[in-house]
Amino acid sequence: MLTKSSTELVRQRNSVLVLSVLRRHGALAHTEISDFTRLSSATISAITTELEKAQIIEKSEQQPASGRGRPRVLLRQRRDCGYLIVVIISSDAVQYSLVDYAGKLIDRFSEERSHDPSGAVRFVAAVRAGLLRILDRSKISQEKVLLISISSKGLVNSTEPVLVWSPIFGSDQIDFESALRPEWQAKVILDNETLLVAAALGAREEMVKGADFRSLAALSLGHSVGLGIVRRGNQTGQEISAPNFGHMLHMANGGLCRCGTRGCIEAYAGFYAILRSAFEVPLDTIPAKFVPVAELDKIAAKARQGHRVPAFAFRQAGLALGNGLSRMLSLTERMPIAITGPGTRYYDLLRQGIEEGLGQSHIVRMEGMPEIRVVADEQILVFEGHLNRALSVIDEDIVVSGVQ
Amino acid sequence: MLTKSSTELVRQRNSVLVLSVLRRHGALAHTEISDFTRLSSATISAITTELEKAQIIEKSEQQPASGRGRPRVLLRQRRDCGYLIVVIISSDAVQYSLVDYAGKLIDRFSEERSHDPSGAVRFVAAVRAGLLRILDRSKISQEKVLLISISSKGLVNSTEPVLVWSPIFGSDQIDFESALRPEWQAKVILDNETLLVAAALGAREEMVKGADFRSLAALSLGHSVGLGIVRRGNQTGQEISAPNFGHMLHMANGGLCRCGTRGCIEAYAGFYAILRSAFEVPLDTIPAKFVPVAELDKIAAKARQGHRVPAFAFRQAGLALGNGLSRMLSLTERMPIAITGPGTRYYDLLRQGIEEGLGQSHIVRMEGMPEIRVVADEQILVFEGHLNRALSVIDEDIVVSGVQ
DNA sequence: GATTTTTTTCTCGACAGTCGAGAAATTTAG
DNA sequence: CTAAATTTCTCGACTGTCGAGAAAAAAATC
Repeated sequence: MLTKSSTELVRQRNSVLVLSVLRRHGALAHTEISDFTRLSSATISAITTELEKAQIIEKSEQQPASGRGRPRVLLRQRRDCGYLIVVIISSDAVQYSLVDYAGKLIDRFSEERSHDPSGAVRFVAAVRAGLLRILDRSKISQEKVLLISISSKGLVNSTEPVLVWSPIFGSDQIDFESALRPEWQAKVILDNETLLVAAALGAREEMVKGADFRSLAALSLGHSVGLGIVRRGNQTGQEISAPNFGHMLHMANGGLCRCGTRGCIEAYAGFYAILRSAFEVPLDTIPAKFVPVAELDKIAAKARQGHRVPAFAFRQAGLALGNGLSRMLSLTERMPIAITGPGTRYYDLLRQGIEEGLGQSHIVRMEGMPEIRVVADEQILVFEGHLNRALSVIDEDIVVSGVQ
Repeated sequence: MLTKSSTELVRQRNSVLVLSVLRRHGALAHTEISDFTRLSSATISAITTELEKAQIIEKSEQQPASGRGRPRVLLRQRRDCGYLIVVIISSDAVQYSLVDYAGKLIDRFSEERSHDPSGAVRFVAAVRAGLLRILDRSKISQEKVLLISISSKGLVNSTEPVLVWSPIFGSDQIDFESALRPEWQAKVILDNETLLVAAALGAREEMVKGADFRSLAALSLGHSVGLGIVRRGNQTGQEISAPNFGHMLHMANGGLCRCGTRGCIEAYAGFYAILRSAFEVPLDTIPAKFVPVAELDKIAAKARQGHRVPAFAFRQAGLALGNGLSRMLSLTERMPIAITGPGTRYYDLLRQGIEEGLGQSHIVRMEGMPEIRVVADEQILVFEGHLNRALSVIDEDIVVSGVQ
């Protein structure tokens, strides 16, 4: 549905545009902002003085003039304009990071997670305590925290910060909005972890390729299997989604998955699944909840030595991933695939299966094999994705609500 | 990538908005346009006088005043402002329709298609002749044709009017842009047929539910299998896509498909595939190119009488569709599914398989069975989708280029 | 038949935004 | 000390939207 436009909307959008180039390129002078945004110098003056009055940006210290002419006055975000807390939930720990408005990390710590399966309620309490702790350590006033950005593996509601399904809590939904609302007036957003990886990789690609960038998928391999897709929208920036890839159907009536369904991709390609087939346990046995990575390393070593059964287990995993990816490509478009997560250390064993699985589909036969690259540092990408997303959300909120 | 906004952009968008409500609701008075668009009366005056000067809309004849007060002056599109040619390519014919700017059908005819498989070049020549013929019959000047909107089954390039893969021509690509450019200066767009069905259904839904409408998938069953997905974008209207669903992998190393790959959904659910399994022909035999519907009707009759083998053929088809739909839902979100096309006449036989196939996935077990409805009149929906899309493209082009 | 009421359309002035041009500021080069 | 170079700021012109009220035109009322 189309909606009306007005001149104020123009100002809002251009203000957000100015903030976004400031974010992308760091402190900039008047002229540079004008160059990047293609807005006239007069407009930049109007917008920046407004933002300065609203205490969102500031003129930086006079730096030694380099070159002749009137020295530049650099503009940058005011660090103390607002703060962001990033919460990264992983299978064995929760990491809290406090970040200022300029994206600089101020404080960070991790807390172990108890693997109490009945602990959705206790877990929420732990997160609340963790948030209060990082706030307390920093001596920042609570109102200054504008956004809490949370990520987890699993399935996330697309409009509200509700964890719909997760590897640990299953269908015990967690609504972070209502859990944090009494204590915090900050906005709360929740994203799938692999979606953030995809977003970060997409942003990097766009830096390099510019308008040539079209789309990209990130596949995260570990105890569970995650997928994030980022695509350039028709006009409005990037569009990202995190499908329920790990639990997409690989094979009807196939192996039993942790989720209770049969034949999920994860039931072939998750760490526990690889372990299960390597030990030739029947595929309908209830799988182990957690698998020490050392255990899997042993199997991988055997496979690399040429033992047939463990090699077959990795191959089966690769096939499931390849088939699944081919289905994803059938439903979207040809795009490069970046593989991340702890499972990348077994990529040598998975590769053949993945490629064979991809090759079994019409789309790959027709358009050719998609580019596959292995990307380490999943943790860094997750954090980078958090910052990209969260800070631009903050920019928008500040302009819409703050500058009158 | 964000881009700058300006006051002229505001006018453009609001002009398009005015044209779009005029399109949706027919001839409207000044006041009504103001109500629908939420623009002030003064703005409506400014915009409509501009559009009237540009000969895009006109004041309608004074209608007998109904009620007191100053009588309304209805505004409507000028029919002769521009024309649209709709070309619907189906497996056995090509239908040409000439439509005026108000969406009224002026002329229509169909031409049989030769089933010459080597005939991609000949086919393009036939389309060019068909276009000239409908133009000639109408005595409209060629410059007045602003848009040629083409649809076909198969896979379409998302940015250019290139048919990448089709059931009839296979991978012999057809680039309609370059084929028509010398003769026509009209814009050329090409869409997958089922995408248009989805777009039309989505528009209907949006009429009823308004902002509540989220998303919808259209599944077209026939000689081939098509899928169209329509989803409400974050702001900018609807987002539609036509994935390569018929040739998504159903089962690795499965039955041989017309496309040459093994295990496509179509190799189980296309008409030829149902015929093949009903006659217990091995699944690796090269399938018949075309199957008379009467033949399939016979098989359906036997299945309804309780014969096991033909019933099993339909059940297998349903399973393939259900599994495929469940995969699509895993990659997107829960959405209603509308089934169209000639295959709907066998829905009673397919239904159980579809539901079982859906039920085998995690997503359906968790979120429940999606709503499935059967929608007849595929032809009407295709045409409706053409009009929806094409006329709004014309509106936009006219405003961007025409009104200075 | 004249006047009032009602409804719709049009017009005017106020206000918000962007832009180009040129003035002002400020440093380096000569 | 002056001229050149470079950046920032300011002013007037232009385009856009909006609210209020004038103008138009028909029905209702006296």
